[in-house]
Amino acid sequence: MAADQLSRVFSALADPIRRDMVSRLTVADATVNELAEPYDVTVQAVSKHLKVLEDAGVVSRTRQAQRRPVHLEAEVFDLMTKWIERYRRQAEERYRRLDDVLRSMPEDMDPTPPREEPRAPETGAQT
Amino acid sequence: MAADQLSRVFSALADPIRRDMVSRLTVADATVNELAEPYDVTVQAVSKHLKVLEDAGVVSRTRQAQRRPVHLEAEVFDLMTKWIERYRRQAEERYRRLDDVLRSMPEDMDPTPPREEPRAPETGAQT
DNA sequence: CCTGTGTTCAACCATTTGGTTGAAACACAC
DNA sequence: GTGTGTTTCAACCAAATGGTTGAACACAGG
Repeated sequence: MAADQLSRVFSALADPIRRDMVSRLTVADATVNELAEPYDVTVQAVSKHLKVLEDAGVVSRTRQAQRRPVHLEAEVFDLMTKWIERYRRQAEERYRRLDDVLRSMPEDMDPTPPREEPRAPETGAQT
Repeated sequence: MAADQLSRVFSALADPIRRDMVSRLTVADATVNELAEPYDVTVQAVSKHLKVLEDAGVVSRTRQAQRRPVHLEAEVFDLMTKWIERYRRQAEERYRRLDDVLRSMPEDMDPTPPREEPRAPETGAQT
């Protein structure tokens, strides 16, 4: 799908089974069979899920005899956190600016919606 | 289309266009047409993207005459951050513990990895 | 009323996804 | 070698996704 890693990571974590596998991998590395055990799907399906996680860089696999232990690569979390935090901070700052605007707005103002302005239309809508 | 919100949020942000729209919405609310302008897809496609973001709770829309301004709901970022940080912290702590284990492990040890019973009521030979 | 603007709905299409079964490949033990 | 356990490959399927076009809806302003 989307070529960039961030898209692949988000996409990989959009599946509850895959998120659960990640959560279990924070406790310990595990093999495909071990990972598959709790779920009501075939081992092949889990193998596919792991491929998705691996392609996204969320996990890596090493070889150990006939087993292929799956290991969590925690760094990708930073990638997501960076994206999220960046825009959250922007959004929060924007709300701060919006507060200022609202505070300085007279009550009897013309109700014409201020278009093009970086400001919420405010028809008594959401918080 | 997993039912839970976290899945929907991750899935919604797995698309580059949708992430870009979110990033632009941190600057200011915008209408569908405004949002569609930079992309090489039809307005209808953007409308669909917005529905995905709205169903995930990432944005909300109010009615304003015939326009439907799109507003970013920054709280969902917390949802993701919580999930991510939780497991990242677990993973980091695990690595710390693993270091201890490795330090105290004799060379001639059985190569079976020390596993800590993640959650499944395992019958396997796990420590 | 009619027209124009903004948005969504409906039908359709191609591709991807998440699952299945069955066979194959791999690494070891005997 | 033969077998046994672990993982993947291949083919297939149903459903979801992301896109299109065309029609419909909602409202503002002649």
